[in-house]
Amino acid sequence: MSSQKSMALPDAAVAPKRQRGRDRVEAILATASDLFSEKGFDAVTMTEIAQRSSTAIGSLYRFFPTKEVLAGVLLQRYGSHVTDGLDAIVAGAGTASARDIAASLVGLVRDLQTERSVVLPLIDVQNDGIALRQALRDAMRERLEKILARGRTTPPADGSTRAIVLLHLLKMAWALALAAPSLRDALEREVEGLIASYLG
Amino acid sequence: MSSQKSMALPDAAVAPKRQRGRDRVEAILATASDLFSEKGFDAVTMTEIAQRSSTAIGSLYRFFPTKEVLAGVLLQRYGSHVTDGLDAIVAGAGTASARDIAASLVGLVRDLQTERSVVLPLIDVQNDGIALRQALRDAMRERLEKILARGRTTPPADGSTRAIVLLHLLKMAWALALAAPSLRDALEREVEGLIASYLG
Amino acid sequence: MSSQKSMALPDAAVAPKRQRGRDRVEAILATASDLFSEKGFDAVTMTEIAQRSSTAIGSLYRFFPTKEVLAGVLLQRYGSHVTDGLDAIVAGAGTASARDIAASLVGLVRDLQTERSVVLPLIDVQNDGIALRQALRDAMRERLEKILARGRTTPPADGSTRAIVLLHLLKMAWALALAAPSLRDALEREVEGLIASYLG
Amino acid sequence: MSSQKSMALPDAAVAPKRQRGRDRVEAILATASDLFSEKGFDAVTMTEIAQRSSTAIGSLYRFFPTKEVLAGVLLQRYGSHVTDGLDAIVAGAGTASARDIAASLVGLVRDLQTERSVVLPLIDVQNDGIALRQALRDAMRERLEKILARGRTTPPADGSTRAIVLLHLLKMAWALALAAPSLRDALEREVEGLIASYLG
DNA sequence: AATGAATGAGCGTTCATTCAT
DNA sequence: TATGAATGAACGCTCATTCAT
Repeated sequence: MSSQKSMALPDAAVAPKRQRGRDRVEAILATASDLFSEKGFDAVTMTEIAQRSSTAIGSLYRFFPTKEVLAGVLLQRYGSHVTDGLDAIVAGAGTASARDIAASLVGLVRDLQTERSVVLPLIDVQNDGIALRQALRDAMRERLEKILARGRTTPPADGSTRAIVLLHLLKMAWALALAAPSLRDALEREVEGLIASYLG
Repeated sequence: MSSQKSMALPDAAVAPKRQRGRDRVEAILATASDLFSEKGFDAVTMTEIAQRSSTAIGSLYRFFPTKEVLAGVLLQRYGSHVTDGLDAIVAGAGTASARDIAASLVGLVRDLQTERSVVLPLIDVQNDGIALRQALRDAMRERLEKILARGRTTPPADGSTRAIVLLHLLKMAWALALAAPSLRDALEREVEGLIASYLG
Repeated sequence: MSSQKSMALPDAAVAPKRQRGRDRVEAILATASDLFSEKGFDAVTMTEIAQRSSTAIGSLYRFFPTKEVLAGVLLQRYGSHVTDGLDAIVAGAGTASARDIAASLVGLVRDLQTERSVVLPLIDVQNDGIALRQALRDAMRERLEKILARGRTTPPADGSTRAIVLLHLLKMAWALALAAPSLRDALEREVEGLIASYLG
Repeated sequence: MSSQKSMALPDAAVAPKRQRGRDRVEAILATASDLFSEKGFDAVTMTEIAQRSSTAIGSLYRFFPTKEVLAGVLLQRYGSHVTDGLDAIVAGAGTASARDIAASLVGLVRDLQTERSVVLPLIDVQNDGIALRQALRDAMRERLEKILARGRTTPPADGSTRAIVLLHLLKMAWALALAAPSLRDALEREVEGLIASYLG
């Protein structure tokens, strides 16, 4: 593969060294984030990303040598948004009610969307390479388990199963927020209640 | 598209008139169902469907003039599985407990999977044309609303919102059952509880 | 790689099942053979092969899923031309003079060119995969060693080194024949003499 | 091509006027020479040359407006290495034996390789423009003819044909030296003998 | 009616070269 | 002058769909 050409060039994003390039990169990331969020990883084309961000295809590839890498960078960049957000919720989980925690979780999802943190939609794209996705998934699961185990002396045996379900609930919250702008708030409230009851 | 040629010829599947053709069609549908279920609509190739069902590509297109139509036929054919299943649940909903209904819903999803009824994974493939998807979505929503409104004299104002959430919960059940064979049962139980609490 | 799509589809040439396809394949192989011979493997594009053989690019790829495979098929198809030719020369080598053998070798190269057997130009294209090239190289080396050892009871210690040189002489004969049509015959005679002296 | 812009600006390398620039140019030439020698003209990218010589791509193009020109400069610069070397051999050819001359020729090839004089690999890159290649080829041919004609009052009629073959033998010597480090010396000795016999 | 060959737009990606700071 | 960003034609390849036998 890429090693044929040059072992020295890592299959990683190239950092721009000038302001112009940094702007480009931001524009690309924002566009890609939106598109991935709208249509999913596979359905988005590099050409589309280039066009929507007014970037020449060659420039896009200068900074992001593959579509995979582009997704990886988004994951890397926004990964901490999720984990930090979850950490904060974990921190307050001891004293908070199920309702409060649910509100925080849904609020987190809403914030992620405002910040274009596409983590949730990209997290289980199946692509070879890059252990990042798994790492992020694990990191989220770990926090969610803690949230589920809050206040208990012994964590429940089915903690990991429940964390998976909870993760899916967060993805559901994301999807619902995107789908129907008019119903958005009502749906959000519903999911919040749902999550609260799951945490209870 | 195909409308370019002739408005008169509908983009619909051609019904085979002989036994041989009927078998072919069955094989194709079964294969397509499996593949769509495994990898999603977009990731499946017509060639792949042809090969896995030992059908010549030309024959495949004879019966199903586009990939869209193929999905549509699956939706149409298996749509009634879902609606019928939901109808049955609606019928018993008056006297059943939330737990029972939840069990029935999850059981329905499980059954759909064994019958290769790909309805859930295909229901929101975004493709132009074909109002079928919307119709099916509406049909499901309607039943789910009834389930949510069971036993009440006036249906709750937020019934439609709640039905959307419930529909997503069913999709979630489908996804979880596919994802982790080892955890399958445990996850199923979790979702069941979740749904029960949402119905309660 | 290709395994992502389907393990069942081997990365090998697909055999056409109809006459039309068989003709296509012949046309493609002939064109590819000419082009590889003229400009070398790397410099030839699949588009070029398609155009020169009046084949749609999709059709080209139907029969030859990669450029590599196309070269491989040529090697496979024409490989025996070389080895058979060399075998014949080996068979007569016991009684023949160095001059005669040289004449035969150069004649073989000429024949290969008339038959468009691109073996010589393709034999050391460096591509991952496909042990065919190595096998062919070994097969040729083996025959050439026998030719060099003809009439001797014990093969010379440097037989393999000399075989390499002899192989390069054959490649040289090929190149010279292509390069200068006007000098072709004279050059051929020269190389023949050169090879004869190397065999002496 | 570049001629599209301005006929006035020759497609020639720009000579740097400061020490820093001269060093840059040296680094570029050395790197390019190595790469061309390793992988051949076509397989080497300008970006690669820039990176391996720690030069910005823009700077590379400042000194060498096209890849062609870069090869041309190498040819020009190292052309004299070959011709001078051949001249020296021509000078001594009158009294030297075929063996000695062969040894000198092979020695010259070896020296060229240590000096990174990529002349031989680049000499018949087929690119439009630049008569330099032809000139160099002619210059070499001329010297080789003299070597072949040494000691004779009338040059043989087939002198030019033989010179072509001899030139190919030198290229062969170059290729063999690169190919198999372990066999290098043995192969060199073989070619030397071969050339000697061709000169005899 | 059944089959497999033909088609071509489009995809992800590369690379020589030019532009702007 | 030096640098790195910008450009876009071209490449190898895929795939939904149509054609011809």
